[in-house]
Amino acid sequence: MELPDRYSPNEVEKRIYAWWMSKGYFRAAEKSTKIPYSVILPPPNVTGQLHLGHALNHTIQDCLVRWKRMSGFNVLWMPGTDHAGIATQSVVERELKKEGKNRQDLGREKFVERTWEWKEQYGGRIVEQMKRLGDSCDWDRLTFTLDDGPSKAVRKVFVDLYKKGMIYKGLRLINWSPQLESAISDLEVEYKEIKGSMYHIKYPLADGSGEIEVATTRPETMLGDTAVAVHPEDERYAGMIGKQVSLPLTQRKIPIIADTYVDKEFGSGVVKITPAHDFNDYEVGKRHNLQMLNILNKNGTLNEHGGKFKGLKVQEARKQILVDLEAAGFLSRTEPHVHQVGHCSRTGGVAEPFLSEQWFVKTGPMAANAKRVVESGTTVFEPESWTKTYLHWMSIIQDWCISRQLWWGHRIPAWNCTKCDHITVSETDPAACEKCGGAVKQEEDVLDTWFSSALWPFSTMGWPGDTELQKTFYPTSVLVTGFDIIFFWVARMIMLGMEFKQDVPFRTVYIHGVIRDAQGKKMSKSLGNAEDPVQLIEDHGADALRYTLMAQIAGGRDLKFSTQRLEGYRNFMNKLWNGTRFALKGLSDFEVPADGVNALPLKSELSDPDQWLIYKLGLVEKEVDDALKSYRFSDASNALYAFVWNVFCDWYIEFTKPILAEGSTAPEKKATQLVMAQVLNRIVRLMHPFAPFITEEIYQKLPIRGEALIIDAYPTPKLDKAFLALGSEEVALELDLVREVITALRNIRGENRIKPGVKINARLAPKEAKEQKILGANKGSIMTMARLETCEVGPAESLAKCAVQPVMVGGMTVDVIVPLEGLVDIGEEVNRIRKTIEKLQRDVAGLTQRLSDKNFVANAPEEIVTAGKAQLDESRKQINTLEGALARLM
RNA sequence: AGGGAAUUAGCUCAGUUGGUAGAGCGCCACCCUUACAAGGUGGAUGUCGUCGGUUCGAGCCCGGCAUUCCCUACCA
Repeated sequence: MELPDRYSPNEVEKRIYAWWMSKGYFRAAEKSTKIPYSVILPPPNVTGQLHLGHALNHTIQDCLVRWKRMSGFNVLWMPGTDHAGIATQSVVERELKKEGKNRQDLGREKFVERTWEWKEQYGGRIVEQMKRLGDSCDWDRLTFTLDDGPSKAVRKVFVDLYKKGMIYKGLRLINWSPQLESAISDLEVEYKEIKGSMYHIKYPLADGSGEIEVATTRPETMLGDTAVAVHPEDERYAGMIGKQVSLPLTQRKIPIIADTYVDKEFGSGVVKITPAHDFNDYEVGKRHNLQMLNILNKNGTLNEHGGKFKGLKVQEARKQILVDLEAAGFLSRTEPHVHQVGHCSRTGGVAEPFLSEQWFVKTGPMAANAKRVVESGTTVFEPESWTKTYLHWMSIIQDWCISRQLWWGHRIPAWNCTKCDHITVSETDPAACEKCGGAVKQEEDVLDTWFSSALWPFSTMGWPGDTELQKTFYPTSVLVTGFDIIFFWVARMIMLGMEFKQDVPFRTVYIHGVIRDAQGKKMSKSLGNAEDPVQLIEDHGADALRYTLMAQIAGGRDLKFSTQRLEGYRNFMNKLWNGTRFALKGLSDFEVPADGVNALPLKSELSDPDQWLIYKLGLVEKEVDDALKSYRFSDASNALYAFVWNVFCDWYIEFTKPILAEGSTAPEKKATQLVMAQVLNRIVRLMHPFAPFITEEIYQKLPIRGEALIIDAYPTPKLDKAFLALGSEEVALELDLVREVITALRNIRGENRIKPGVKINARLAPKEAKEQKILGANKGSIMTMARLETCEVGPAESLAKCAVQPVMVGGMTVDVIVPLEGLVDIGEEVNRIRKTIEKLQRDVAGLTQRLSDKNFVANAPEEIVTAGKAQLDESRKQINTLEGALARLM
């Protein structure tokens, strides 16, 4: 079968993917005798576009899933998308803005309707992009976080936790985004360094006996001050504790209190306390029962407590207040100050600590469980180093603020009575207050998006129903994710999984790094350095992109993306393609054996290259098997790269060219054809998880194949035992000697500028009968591959002028000799031999030193010492030979 | 401030149990040798950040230092 000489991924990938889908190969069986293997896809935002981070994350999962599917597991890769409360709501609000409207104009119901419409129209985009990458998810089970199933789970969990007293509503200081007019979680606050000022303000004592100086970066918060604090042991202020201070501008009287929170050494040792707008002050306020004076509106403007500054935004109020303080002589000095300011990670605006009524999940008891299962190894982190980070975070975890003042999301299933103050929390919408029967009104807030995500491992499997799916696939096998959401997501899934399923959600958490650009900068739209994976797939193919990513994943470290590297792996795909193309030519008259993949040649019929190739195949199968089992993706893909390119294409194909040439009647032809067909078959099977498309395409053209590669068996040393037994380490070593001899001849040619067209004569001088025999058996290959006119195997003769290169492999030695009469400029060869001698002399010097060290000889393992001695011996002999050759040349 | 990681060829990085360093890209030379120029053959390049320790032997183990990065927490 003829194939084009360039592989063009585009058409192939789309066709193959559609075919896989039509055959239902991605489907998981609810019940099966096979061992289950399950992975839940971290659901991307419906608003999202596939970026390289997804590509990395998904490629890892798809590789694992395909590997396990081929290894005979019943595989479920559960796909889904996330409603992404803030992100999605923002997108729709932006659309409305273009129409000159806002969400309030539409009202809640219409707005949510409109958002659903948006989701239906655009929410499938990222799913289509995932398919381009080759994701073999069980698409029939694609779930959206707002679907009925997950929504029921959300309600059930909320109600249960509420009834257990683990969800409560309370007035708390939380992080607030004035842009969103919503609470955000602590984890959604990003601290940025801001160059601001430190303002020193004089607070006069109320009794007129003096003044006290405070320092602040946020002077406007003085409107919410309800105390001034000093350290209890600070002698400077001992007499003032208990007195009152008259707050500048408003003359409000507030007390001076003592609290150890204050650092005597810092600044003036006096701190203004604003419990409603600072987390530390909030704690102080609670300890001292201070009034919590909230000076802000939801939109970040000052409220009625702002007095004359009411209605101003924080920044404007700050300016005004400073002007007034200055004018009134309260501002003693201002100095530049760099400090960290919390920003809303969603909008980029400044986040404000804000006192408000919110819903919380009590995390203490669940966190204890979630710590325990990781400490005991029920769930393990890979790489292991993340365990520490996880445990540390779990030990300082705060209660989780789960309410958001948004419209898009799971509305909190709590109803406030209009008559009494009872809250009815229920899985189904209640008609009336469960206590007094009065009319009820549902909470306006929705739940944090991560609340539904935390239930994802079981809510996607039909929970709270008692489904087969859960029995088969929960706990899942592995979760693959970036470290940035260990706390947002991983920890919460473990907590809620333990609480509601009494079991961990996954056995292993595989944490990968993030993708950076070639310079090591984080990729982001705003930096303009984000590569679009879909475009990369269009240009170079999904297989090349996947391979580029896999080849660089090592130990959870970040990886740098470069198109140069991508092109390299694109070339590799082409290499595989062409290698196959050529191999198939040699198999045109191959008689496909009836027992297909189990057909074995007789060992006695195998050539040295055959046995060498099969031996190397065994090594790569073991390496890939080991590497995949321990998530060493780069090791696996690099081993395959080297095998395909350097072993199969560079040598085996070259060795077998004469045998498989058109019209060849070589006696070993049949055996070689069978080996070629079997190895090709195994190459694509081994490579399939890394490069699924091209391998399936090739597989379908192979003489030995099954129905589909995606469901064929994954080769392992165990599975391939009978075939691999045909390989031989000893023969492999012998063939390595042959390869080295060929390389030496090529080296002599190259260094001496012998034109490729010129055929040369060579004499190969073996050390012993063993080498003699090997060279004799492979003389034909040597002559072809080194382009020799004549080749004599026998003892070195004293030829007048010749190039000499000793070759050593596994204790075997051959001197490669090429007479140079009339061929070249002798000077080149003199230099070449001198360089070789120098290198050997360095070796000899090093070895001599070591071997003369009594301690080394006494302590080093015997095999190291004997090997060293043999090496020394051999190197000395070679120096002799070379010096002889050199003398004749001079 | 605390915790973690990194430092190996010009660039990007491998190097799993300690035995005198590897890949890809780039570079140099030669080559359209009928699978592949997205290719072939050959070649050059490293006191493995630094100082010390353990050891017969250290890129690898231990400690100090330097530089860089990340995470967590932040003093008004």
